[in-house]
Amino acid sequence: MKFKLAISPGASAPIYKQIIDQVRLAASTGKLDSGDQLPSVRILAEELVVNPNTVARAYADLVREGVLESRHGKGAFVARRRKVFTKQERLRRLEPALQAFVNEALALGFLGPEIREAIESKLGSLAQEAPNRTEEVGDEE
Amino acid sequence: MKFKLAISPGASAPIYKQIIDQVRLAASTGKLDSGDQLPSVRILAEELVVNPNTVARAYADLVREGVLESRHGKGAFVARRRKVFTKQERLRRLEPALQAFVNEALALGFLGPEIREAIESKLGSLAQEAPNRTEEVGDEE
Amino acid sequence: MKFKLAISPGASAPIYKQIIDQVRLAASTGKLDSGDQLPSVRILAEELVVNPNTVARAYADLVREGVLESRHGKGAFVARRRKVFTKQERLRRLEPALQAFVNEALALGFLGPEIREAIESKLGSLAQEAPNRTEEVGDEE
Amino acid sequence: MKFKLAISPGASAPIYKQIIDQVRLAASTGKLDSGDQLPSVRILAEELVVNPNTVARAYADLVREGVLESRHGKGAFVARRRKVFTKQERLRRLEPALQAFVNEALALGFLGPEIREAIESKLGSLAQEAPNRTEEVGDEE
DNA sequence: GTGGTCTAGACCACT
DNA sequence: GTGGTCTAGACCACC
Repeated sequence: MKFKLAISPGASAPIYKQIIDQVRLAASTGKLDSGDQLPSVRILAEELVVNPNTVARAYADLVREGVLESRHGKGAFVARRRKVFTKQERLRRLEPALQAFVNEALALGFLGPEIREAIESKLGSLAQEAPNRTEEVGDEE
Repeated sequence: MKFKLAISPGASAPIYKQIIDQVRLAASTGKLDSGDQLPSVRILAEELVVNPNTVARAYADLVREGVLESRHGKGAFVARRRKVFTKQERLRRLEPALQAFVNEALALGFLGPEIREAIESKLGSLAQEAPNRTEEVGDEE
Repeated sequence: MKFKLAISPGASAPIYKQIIDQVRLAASTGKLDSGDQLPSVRILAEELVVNPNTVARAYADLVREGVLESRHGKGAFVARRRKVFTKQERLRRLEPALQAFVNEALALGFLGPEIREAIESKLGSLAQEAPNRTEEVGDEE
Repeated sequence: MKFKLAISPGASAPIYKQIIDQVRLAASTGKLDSGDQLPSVRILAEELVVNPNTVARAYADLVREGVLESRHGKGAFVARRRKVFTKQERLRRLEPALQAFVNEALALGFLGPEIREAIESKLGSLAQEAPNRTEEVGDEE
């Protein structure tokens, strides 16, 4: 297996969503390449110590989303990379998430410097985790 | 009424949360000032075409959070701003939104510097819209 | 089940508040430990002969307050203890109870020294019951 | 009028209860003596800027409780002092209020020293208010 | 099975 | 009139 999933059973995000996010992230940052095979539902469920239904649901969602392809009797594979957007298009698509995040931060009473601080802290923790988690890091700075 | 609430019944976020978020944001950005009265539970429920209990629940949550004060027989009012949660707790509550935003950004192929750039751009535009809050929100160093 | 809830349907305090107070007290005095599972909403509702919504509301409040964590599909659990509210906010929340107690004491003709004496006596008996809880807490902003 | 009531319209305690508590307190600490006349409902309502119904309800409760007597066409008067309890009896009667207060404090995460501190602060503020409040205004309807 | 959300309608407390 | 509490019963999301 090319990458390792880390789920937090106690987290607020549902497990199936954690799996989806991590697979999608790995696929879009190159940690997983087109055609790579994913562990089977049963195997991954065992590794993560979660219910197989939960993994199956995550895979199904990823297939519906176009990130994975499932080949009957073979397993689940990373789908061909989708088209790359222009920067402007990417920014446009990021906008709702950005607005939601900033709104939440403001509503919680955070101010500019604290927001930057939180972002840095999160980016920092990702940068730390990434190299240890895969041989191949597309990450830079 | 000083502001207008808009809910999307079909959205993924529950109605009561949509109300909470909008009131909280309005209160923390100055669209609503301390002491402002909110529409009564029944009135707002009628406007939004939802059950009064749903509005009441949202108001009750906002009272518990310290955003609103309710005066029995009088109505609900925006509370004086005060620090309710420890910084640690506010960070904890911001975490899901932060994670969601960064996930989305990375999934769209953004890297650290671009994420920072997007954040700065958003903070900058907010500072222009609400200059009265700028000494708190948009300040730089 | 590690502890027993008892509600008085005829009491002045609302049922959901009675539940909240008892769980909160049990959690803060060590009768319930971090990680302990609470009876399910439906089970507890049946035991107390109240509507499940009432129990659910109490649990939801306790989650918002940081006393419980709920894991979807699993149940409600006692959360790790953490500082949620600023000291200022905790004082604010204590004020009504403090005022009520002092009023009652003065109405019964107690004076300052006697009130202190009564408090000391009560604190002393608690220290004997739960000696493990007598030293923590800190402060924050 | 022998004493001055101070109500806080924004407080959590209902206004009628604030009136009750203060009159009861004044009567049991001697600020008001047996036979003293209280301001009429209308006058007091005007002074406190509250609804006359609210004052009337407070007076009615105090009469029911035995603290006041109402003489038709004359007004409300402080009733004869009720019997004095032994210290043990007074302590017994204080116990529920004491327990409730300490429980609330513990549930909010307060420890012994902080509880003492809160009590001292409250006693101190009462000591300050009391002497200034005894001046006699001597007007009557 | 678990908790989460919403509706409908009732009754109470406060002003 | 206002907000607060409770019941009954429905449907959904997660595991």
